[in-house]
Amino acid sequence: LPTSTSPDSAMSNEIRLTSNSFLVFSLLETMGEATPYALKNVIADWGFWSLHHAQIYSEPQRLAKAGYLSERQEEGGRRRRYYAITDMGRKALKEWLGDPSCEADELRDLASLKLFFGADPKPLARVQLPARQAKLAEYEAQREAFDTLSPSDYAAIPGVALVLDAGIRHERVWVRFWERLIEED
Amino acid sequence: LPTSTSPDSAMSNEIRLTSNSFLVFSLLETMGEATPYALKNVIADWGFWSLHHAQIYSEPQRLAKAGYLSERQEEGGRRRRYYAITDMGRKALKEWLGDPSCEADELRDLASLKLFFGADPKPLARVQLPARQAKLAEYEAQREAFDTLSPSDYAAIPGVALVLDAGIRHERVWVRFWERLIEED
DNA sequence: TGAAGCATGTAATTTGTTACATGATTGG
DNA sequence: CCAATCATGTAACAAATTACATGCTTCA
Repeated sequence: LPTSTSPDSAMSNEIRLTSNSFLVFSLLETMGEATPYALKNVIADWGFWSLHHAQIYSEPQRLAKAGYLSERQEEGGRRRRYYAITDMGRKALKEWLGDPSCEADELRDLASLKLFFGADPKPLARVQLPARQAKLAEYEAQREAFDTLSPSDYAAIPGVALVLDAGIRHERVWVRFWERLIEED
Repeated sequence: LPTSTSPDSAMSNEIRLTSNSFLVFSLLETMGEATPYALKNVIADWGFWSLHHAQIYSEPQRLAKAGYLSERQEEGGRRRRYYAITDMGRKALKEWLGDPSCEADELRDLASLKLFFGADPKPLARVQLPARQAKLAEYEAQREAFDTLSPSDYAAIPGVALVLDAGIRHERVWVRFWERLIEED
């Protein structure tokens, strides 16, 4: 006799969890239930990690289908979708945060790739310098804002300050780099 | 009467040129005719920009179909494919190098994303620090090697030194960053 | 009250990545 | 002469990007 039918009615096909998945987990962990649009707005403020519009909608769907998020849709109106992290998601997030191994990133900067291949430095520098200065200013402003936050704010965790500091130092390197190329003759 | 048949026998459908395309163009411009495998080996030495194996084979094919490269295949043996840049490709490369506008990249570092979301800094630092130190050492070695090269070497163009210097400065920032996190208590 | 723009989503296309597959070469 | 590894490529899949589509709000 056959054994009882396997319960593959379950929602969770295995899926691969990417950095985007953990991004969503982390945000939902601190924000509670949220719409993709709300996630998008938080991410948009950062400047050191982004996610495309279309992915902000598709990634939570994917995660929900696999059981890492719960999904609830409004009945009337715009039928917005609200997502929240489940215990399964929380567990995955915790593991990821607890695992210290991850690839160190490449530089992968387009402007310096052009430089590498012989582009004329000055025109490049004249475009890159103000862009980098603007980014630096933005990070510095965020850093100051952080220092005046109440600790209950979602972002008021020590890692935030650390990462902003790292961002600031990197932008300073770029600013000096392009400045020097402009000055030279 | 109908006009003469339009010559859509031509090879070139329009394709989008990406940073990978220009990478291939630049390499072929200096290396002359080369196989994907040869390109791969040059890129592998760098550490600041990479291309996956599979793309190193597919990208030149794509570019050749559109007319930016010429393609020649060995008759016997492995039937290697050799590519070379055409005038059309050279023109596209020149335009790209001449255009100083390009997006400034994000930090997009996985380890600091974890930090941002509250991961414990020390275990992260203990993994990241040696990785960054190794990369720094590698860049510095390359930089020294560069200084002793003959100017006829394919890589002996000023941009190379500039980009290595940029890489070195960035890695130093990371090294100090993670060092400090280890020292703290 | 209708135009502008914000909010919300899906579809199509292109890229990137992993996994597989197999032909040559070389050193033991 | 055979095992290891280098060299070469394809197929299947996953992710990112662009383009499209349309419902709500708000303010002139």
